[in-house]
Amino acid sequence: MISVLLFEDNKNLRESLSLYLASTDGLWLSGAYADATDAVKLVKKYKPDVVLMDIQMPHLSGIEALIAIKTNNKETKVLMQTVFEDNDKIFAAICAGANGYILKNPKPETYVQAVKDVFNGGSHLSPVVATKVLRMFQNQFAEAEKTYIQLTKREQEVLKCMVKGMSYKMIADSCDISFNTVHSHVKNIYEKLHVNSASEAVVKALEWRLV
Amino acid sequence: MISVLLFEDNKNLRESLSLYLASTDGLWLSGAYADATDAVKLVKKYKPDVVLMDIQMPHLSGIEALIAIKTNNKETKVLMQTVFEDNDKIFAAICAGANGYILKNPKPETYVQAVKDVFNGGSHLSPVVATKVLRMFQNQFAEAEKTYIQLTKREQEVLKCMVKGMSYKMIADSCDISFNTVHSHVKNIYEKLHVNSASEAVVKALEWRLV
DNA sequence: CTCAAAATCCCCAATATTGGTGAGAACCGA
DNA sequence: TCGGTTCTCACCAATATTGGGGATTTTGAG
Repeated sequence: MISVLLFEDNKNLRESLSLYLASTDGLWLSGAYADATDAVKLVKKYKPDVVLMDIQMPHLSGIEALIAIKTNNKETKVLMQTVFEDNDKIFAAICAGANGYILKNPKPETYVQAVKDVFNGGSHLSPVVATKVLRMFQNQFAEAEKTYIQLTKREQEVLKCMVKGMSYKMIADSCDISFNTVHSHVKNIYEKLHVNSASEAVVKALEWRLV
Repeated sequence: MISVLLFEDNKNLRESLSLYLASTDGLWLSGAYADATDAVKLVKKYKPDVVLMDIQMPHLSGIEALIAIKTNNKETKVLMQTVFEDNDKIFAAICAGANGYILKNPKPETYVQAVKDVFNGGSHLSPVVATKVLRMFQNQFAEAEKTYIQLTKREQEVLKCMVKGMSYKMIADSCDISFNTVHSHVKNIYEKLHVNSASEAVVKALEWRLV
């Protein structure tokens, strides 16, 4: 049973959505509110699994409510919904830790699927939103045409340890291999990344998301 | 009618998926191949609306095929599918312009929905993948809850050099100070960041945007 | 099976880093 | 002017890293 708390200022949508969610098997609607001002209090009271939050709200905006909820109750999943496809809002919501972002949709099944997705630890993005996110992503990172680098499993493991700042000895211990083997892997990693120090390797690992 | 071209080396999955896609209303399967080597040629020949591409392929990897297709045929939608959830592969695929990324799924409806989403100009991400993408996004842009660390100007300068992978000697040269002074600054930096190696300092510098 | 890649381990030697202590000069705000 | 911080430099010693050779075993795909 997934408990849901709904914030939506549009009376019509709030009521019809409430009706639909409440009557869906596997969902339990803890409450539906037109104002997010008391969102944190309500979350504390009902401890919902998923909060469905409209971005446009009269007093406290959905983003502000999201931040407030995440600050006080990090594990509560928050699913943002909106009619607008505003890049700024999407960006803000993601940075604030939203677990999903859906556009208001005529098909109520979409809401249910999204709620289930985030409840199960995933994230749900509407296709349009996903496109925008991917585009933002590309704009940010695609400039450097990073050659695709193929590290072996062990090499990735070792590199991961290096990112954590571990020494050869600690890595050997952690991976349950000898010091000399770590040495070998490191040498191979350096060759593949075209670097010659741990710091450089770590930077490339982070930049290129190799770990 | 959405025409689909499938690349999947696993015979079983390829055939069952072919059957399902071909028998779905609104979809037309142009072809199904076990090898992406001729992907560009095949795309040119069939002009599919959507290419469903497995990441793991024998000769030409899915990522390489994706890049090749996008280079020659920018408007063709490419939907990546994989069993792995590797960050680097997801990252590479997105940067190469993938229109969607789905994990291999027991439910064939998922494939159809994804194909429709990307055909309609959206993007489709599996919940697990969406989570990873959002997390990468947050790591990049969101304010880390950094304890406020006050590095002096010189320390910042030295740390910057360290992020570039420079050695003490090179830093001394670059900052026009002696090797020993660099050493002093490094020691102070380590104390302030509570680390004891260059790698760790570099990671914190990047995470906390100290440079 | 066979072959190549991956993973494992070893040796040696040159450098680099780290940690400790100490100390003079320069700068800046009270 | 006083005191604190920053910046500068030095010396010593213990460790760690890097780069160069190997070599053997395991694994996995064809």
